[in-house]
Amino acid sequence: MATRTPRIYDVARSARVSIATVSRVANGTARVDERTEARVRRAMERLGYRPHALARGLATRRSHTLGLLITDILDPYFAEIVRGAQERAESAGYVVLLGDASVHTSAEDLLVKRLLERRVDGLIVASSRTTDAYAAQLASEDIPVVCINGPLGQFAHAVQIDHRKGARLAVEHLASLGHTRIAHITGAVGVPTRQERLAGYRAALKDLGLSYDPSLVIAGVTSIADSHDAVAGLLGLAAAPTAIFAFNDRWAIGAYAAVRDAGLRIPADVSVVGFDDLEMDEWVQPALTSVRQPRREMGRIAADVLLAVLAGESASELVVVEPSLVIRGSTGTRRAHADRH
Amino acid sequence: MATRTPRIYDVARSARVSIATVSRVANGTARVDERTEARVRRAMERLGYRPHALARGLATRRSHTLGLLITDILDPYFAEIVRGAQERAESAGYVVLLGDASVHTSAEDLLVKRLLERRVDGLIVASSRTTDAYAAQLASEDIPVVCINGPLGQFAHAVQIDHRKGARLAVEHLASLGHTRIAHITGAVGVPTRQERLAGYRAALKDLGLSYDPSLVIAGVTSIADSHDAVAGLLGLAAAPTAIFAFNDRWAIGAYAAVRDAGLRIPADVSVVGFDDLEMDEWVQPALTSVRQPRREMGRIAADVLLAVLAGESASELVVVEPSLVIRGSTGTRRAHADRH
DNA sequence: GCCTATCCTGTAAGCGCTTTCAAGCGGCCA
DNA sequence: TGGCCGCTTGAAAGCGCTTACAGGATAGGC
Repeated sequence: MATRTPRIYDVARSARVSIATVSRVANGTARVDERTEARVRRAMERLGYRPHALARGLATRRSHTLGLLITDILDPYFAEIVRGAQERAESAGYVVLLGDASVHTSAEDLLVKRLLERRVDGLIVASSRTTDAYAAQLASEDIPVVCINGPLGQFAHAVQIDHRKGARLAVEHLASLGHTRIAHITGAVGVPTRQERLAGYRAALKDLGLSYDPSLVIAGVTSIADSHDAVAGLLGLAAAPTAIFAFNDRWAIGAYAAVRDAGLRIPADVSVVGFDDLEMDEWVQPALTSVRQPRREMGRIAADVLLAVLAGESASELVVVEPSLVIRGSTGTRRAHADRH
Repeated sequence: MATRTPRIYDVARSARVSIATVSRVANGTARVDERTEARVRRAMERLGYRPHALARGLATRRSHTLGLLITDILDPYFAEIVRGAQERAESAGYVVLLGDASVHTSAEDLLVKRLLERRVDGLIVASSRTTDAYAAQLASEDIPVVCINGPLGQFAHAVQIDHRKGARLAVEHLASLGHTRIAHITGAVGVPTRQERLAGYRAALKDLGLSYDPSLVIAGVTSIADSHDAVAGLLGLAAAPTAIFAFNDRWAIGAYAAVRDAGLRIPADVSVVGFDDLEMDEWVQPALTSVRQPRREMGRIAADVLLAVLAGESASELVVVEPSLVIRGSTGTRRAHADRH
């Protein structure tokens, strides 16, 4: 017999109670006589009852769904944020609906539209392309939004790593190894965290008494290949850098290739520091020194804040997370003859 | 004025029509006088109307949501499948709800329960832990299911890579380079594709006239570290292998470390072939030769099949996808003195 | 033995949408 | 002028659930 999946009505009839009572035991929202409850539970069991989340959501005006806006699930940086958010959400009975910007040819606002139609209860914005204007638009929606590593001061709630401090850790480490000409490959124009890391880089140089050389700062890099080209250019400079601090680990990998192409070695001739601490850092040769972001933790915190707001609790407006430096084989002391020209 | 987000009712009143008419223009399900339609569209625009997907789903009995069951979003293998499925789903106005088994401490069936409660219209099962019993349970649900690289013959619809052929490509490549003692690090016990690849490995050896040596086949590997240990053991053998075919690229990376630890070099002393063709393969040193799975394509096909079934069209029961070999620096000709003992 | 407080349970009104059904309205032909 | 037809539109009944609200028991107090 091909019986349809049972509804609350079927359970009610089978247990000889009203649907209201079934609802009450399913949700534990009110006292029910324990003998009745047992009967209902047996009926639910027997029929294999599964509450209809859509109907429930319609009635309660809560979808128990969180929207998560990312740039690219293939990028491990975002994948870990997703993981963290999912873990937290799941423990609260919520589900995460992913909005992956790279899936669409169209703009992100279509994505947001999709999520909002789905009636997500809250939104986590982790996209690295989040502009101020976009932020303003999002903030005007009437659901809580928390932003990860986005533009500062645009959202009611935000989770940020201390970018300046991260950059400082990298520069200080390189300086401690004797490097004085430290290049920086910045993030793509428009990525909000770019300015912060650049500021940290400059501040650290200044505090260390090192001069800031604009020709050692490369902007406009948007891919590994870009980074490769940029670093190739740097290495051809009369006053070439002996160390490179890359905006992220992927740019650092581009630098690896350029250094190899130039017939130089890491770290003997050039030291390289990345940002993010991806899994692959351990497997590249030499292993990559990198500023670690606790990405999973950040995803978890973001979900946490969102859930708190949804529960009507007050939540912190800004959570700042600490970076740390993971030192591996790509950084070493500057050798005297590293000044090749 | 803090007006709530508008409902279909608000649009109807604003356009001076009934909600039925609004519904008709929103969905294009019936003829509407073009002047009326223009009025309704203006009203929708003006109010910023967004149809309530939950209510719509309740009324139509279609959530326009696809469930996707994976083992771990941090694993690029799955991430690409997700991407492919999302791309296809999105183009059809569907949304993908991710069930990530690694998020839960509990069993996968809780995950499936969550997805089913959410009333997904169909399910893609890509989890590598899909056992036969589990498959049977899933198949008994009354929604269409398509399985990616799962146990054969258990699901109504399946997308498979030709594992045997993939393994054969790897072995033939190594043999063509002069290798005769080719080890195989198999997948974890319980992973359904494991047997297939092992069978392909054996068949290829046989066809090439090479003997099958059980001591060169390592089972029970479940992590990179495991693989490292296993390969370390192999290299200590009196008749050590000169080539290693790993179940996947991660195991191959474990092999890299073991080879280095043994003071040997890739590919001079030992050649290594992986399976999957992950992005990192290009960045490890030497770049890893690997059997490529078109993962994104597979995700896309799976979604495609599902959507076809949902549309009432007939869909193929089994789609077999072709592997290919991507030759990089980790494989080379066997040197005479590679017989070290 | 009557009245009130306490439990438990059922009735019914939505939540926001789709969809059937019927009705209104010109226009056409006879 | 009457009747029929096709086109457009509205009324209303759900979809499966939650949640006031009210009512029927039962128990306790006097």
